[in-house]
Amino acid sequence: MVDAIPRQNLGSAQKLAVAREVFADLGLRVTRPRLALAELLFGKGPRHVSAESLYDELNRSGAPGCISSVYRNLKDLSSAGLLKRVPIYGSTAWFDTQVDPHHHFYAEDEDRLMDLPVEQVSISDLPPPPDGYELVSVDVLMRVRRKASSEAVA
Amino acid sequence: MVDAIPRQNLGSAQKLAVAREVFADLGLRVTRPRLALAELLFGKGPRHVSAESLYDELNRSGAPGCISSVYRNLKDLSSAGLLKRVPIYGSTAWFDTQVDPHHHFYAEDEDRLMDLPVEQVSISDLPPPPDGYELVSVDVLMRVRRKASSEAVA
DNA sequence: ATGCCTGCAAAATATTTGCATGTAA
DNA sequence: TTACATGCAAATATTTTGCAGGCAT
Repeated sequence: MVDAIPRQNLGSAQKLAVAREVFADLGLRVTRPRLALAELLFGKGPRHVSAESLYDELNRSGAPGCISSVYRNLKDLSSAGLLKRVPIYGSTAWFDTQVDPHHHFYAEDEDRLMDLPVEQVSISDLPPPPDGYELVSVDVLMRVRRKASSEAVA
Repeated sequence: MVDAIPRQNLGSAQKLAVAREVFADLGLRVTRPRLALAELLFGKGPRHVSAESLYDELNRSGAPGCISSVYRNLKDLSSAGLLKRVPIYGSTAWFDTQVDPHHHFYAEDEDRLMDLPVEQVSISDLPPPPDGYELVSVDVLMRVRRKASSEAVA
């Protein structure tokens, strides 16, 4: 049973190992491109990727895969709970391989996303979701900007 | 001086009144399309809009304005601090007329954004921004999903 | 062998930009 | 009058989709 596996808290290596199973559980075939993506995504610790960045990386690694396939698989893996979209302001979708609650700094000017350990943020008194809705996740985004003066100090 | 005005906490009416001044302060001309947009944005209390939704509204109201102008002005008003982009997962940019700290529910399936009064959320122990960065804002996004069972209970 | 997946290209969506003309200052 | 903003259309950027052939099962 897919639901018996608490994927939310798996480590990267475990996720990679679990990828085959997840693919199978979802009725998705364990193809070479999918395993190549899983390797890049879950083989080196938590990270965030866009379709574009992942595709570039895939190319550089010599692995097979086209951009549309990357899009399709990012979507599939998100549905499967192995990836989570990061809420940001820009027009490009970013995905996080770390799906358990944690948050981000976002430097808008640079379109740069930085991880923020969840232990460093405490949220209390969250209201209940609107009627008929259930909570999926809580994301905190700390929007930051380069200090104008930080390097310019004489 | 632009910076002397605490725009973060202006009411809608004030913002509308201030719009001319802001335009002028920014070296932007106070044009009819801009005032029409300001009216829609700040004339009826806090709201969130996308370029598309705002453009439709503008059309319906009979006011002048083309879609590219709407995009340009949303960007300008955001830079001016009168609007704030809402961090969401989708591919369409949403702007909030309420720029002071407050948060959102987001029903991803429906691409629906719901306001969440800031008083209902307490965040503590926020870490300092990375070195060389300053905090611009903190956004909390509570991602929600329609309960499968809520209506299906026999 | 069968059907899902991939790769390619075209389509769809979202946003930006170039340029001639209109208009605020 | 002068320069900036608008409006239109074309260009970009991002993501999705259709379809023929390849590959996992």
